[in-house]
Amino acid sequence: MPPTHPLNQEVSLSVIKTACSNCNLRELCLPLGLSLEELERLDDLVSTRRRIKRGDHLYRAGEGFDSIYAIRSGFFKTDVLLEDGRDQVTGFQMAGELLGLDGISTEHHTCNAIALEDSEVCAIPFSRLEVLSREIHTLQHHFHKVMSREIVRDHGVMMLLGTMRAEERLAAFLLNLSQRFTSRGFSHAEFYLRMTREEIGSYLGLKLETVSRAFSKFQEEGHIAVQQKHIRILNVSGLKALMNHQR
Amino acid sequence: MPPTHPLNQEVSLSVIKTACSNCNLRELCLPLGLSLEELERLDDLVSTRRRIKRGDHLYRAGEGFDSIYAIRSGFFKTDVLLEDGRDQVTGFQMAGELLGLDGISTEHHTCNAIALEDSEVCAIPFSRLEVLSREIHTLQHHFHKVMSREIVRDHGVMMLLGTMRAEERLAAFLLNLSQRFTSRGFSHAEFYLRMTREEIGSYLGLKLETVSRAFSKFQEEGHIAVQQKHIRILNVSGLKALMNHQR
DNA sequence: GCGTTGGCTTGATCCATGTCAACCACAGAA
DNA sequence: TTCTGTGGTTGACATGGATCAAGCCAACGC
Repeated sequence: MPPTHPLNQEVSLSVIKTACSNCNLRELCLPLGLSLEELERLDDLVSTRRRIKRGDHLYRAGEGFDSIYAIRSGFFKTDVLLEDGRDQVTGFQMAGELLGLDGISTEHHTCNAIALEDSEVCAIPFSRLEVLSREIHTLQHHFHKVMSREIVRDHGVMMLLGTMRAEERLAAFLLNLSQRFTSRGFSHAEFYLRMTREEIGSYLGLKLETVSRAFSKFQEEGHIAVQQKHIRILNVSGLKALMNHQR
Repeated sequence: MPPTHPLNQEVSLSVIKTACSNCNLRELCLPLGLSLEELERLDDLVSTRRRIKRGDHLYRAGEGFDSIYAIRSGFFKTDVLLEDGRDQVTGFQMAGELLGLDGISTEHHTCNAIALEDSEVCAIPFSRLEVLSREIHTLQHHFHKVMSREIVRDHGVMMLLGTMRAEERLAAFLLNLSQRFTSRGFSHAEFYLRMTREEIGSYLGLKLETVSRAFSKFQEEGHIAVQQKHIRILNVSGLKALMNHQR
């Protein structure tokens, strides 16, 4: 690298930090097995970053859609509102995951995306992603896989909501979180929940009291240790076994 | 058209009948606003048809994935099986809709697709669809919209399973079916259900007895007339009103 | 320190839906 | 025609989770 003026160097560093090619989430997010030249073109596409404060919306249902978002850091929930005021959390998203795929279909977002902690996302203009994915085949295929994975995930949630009882649902939820934290290099056994009991309940189709009781029961039975939002998983196979207590 | 030998003519007719360009479902399915030349290329892609008998599988969970399927005629359900034997119907699909999108993610199907009546589908080899959609932009965009629509639809089902009570679920289900029949040119008010009460229940997260009771209640209240699988909707707004009876 | 607030826990009670069981209706086979 | 099987309906009863209500805990501002 040629010597640079200190200020220039700082600017160039910050640019590097923003780039996909240098992002430690690149395996979870869009790019995968690209050539250097292709990575550069991707960096160019994903150049806009946005910071979202805890509690703020990344987008709202009804707003026009033009970008999908890759979460660089932080934690989000998405929820859908019915006219009568009822709402349901449709998912929790963490670093390395994508947000906004629902907006492609109508060109309007169909749910709200809300940060559960201070977060940072990369905006990916969708029409430009389509252009680029025509040229980079692996990008195209990877994107199709990501969309398909979302459909499969939703089927899993439908299964959970349609056939599982309260404790099974919570066990499945905890195991899923644990697995996702693990694949991001965090502890699989110890983590902080970013969402309230009410949000968990909404996601699982339960009332917050039921969620709370299930947490207490799991603790009594020695499967987990709960202290507010701090969770330690003591017995993974115990939790897995719980998932077969069908009615 | 040049004069042909009778046998040739018959062959040529059957080819025409198979083609996308001549399929009366073309607005619902993949192609949309394509040039003649583009339509021909699509016809070439979607050349394999398969007949599936009532009760037979189009594909099974775990099988390798290589094609998605456009339903040309008939009616399907998809379901997911848990190891412990529980299963859940994840959707009902009718003519003009696509099947198999879940398989893209892992290159294996993740659910079973079963014909609820004698049906006919067009197989669309996925890798060739990807090639063609790189070249035909409207095809690419339409396909992305279709996948996204599937995600939005699943969110709707999650909402239904997570926040609605039994009668609301069934009302939503009937209204959805009615709307889909309508958009295919069938009566919005009168149709035959292709699935059993048990399958409806599985889809809605209810037991078949609950579904049956809800049908009876709707009939008592004059919203519908039920005779086995034959349904007449007498009062659409009544059903819609039912959907706001939250707890 | 103290009070306030939001989130969490726990208990008592209720009710929607599941469960179990009997019976009915239609379709297809004999 | 009767027989048989599958799917549908209906009733009586059981129960998981919702609801209502009280109190607890930790964080934060004063």
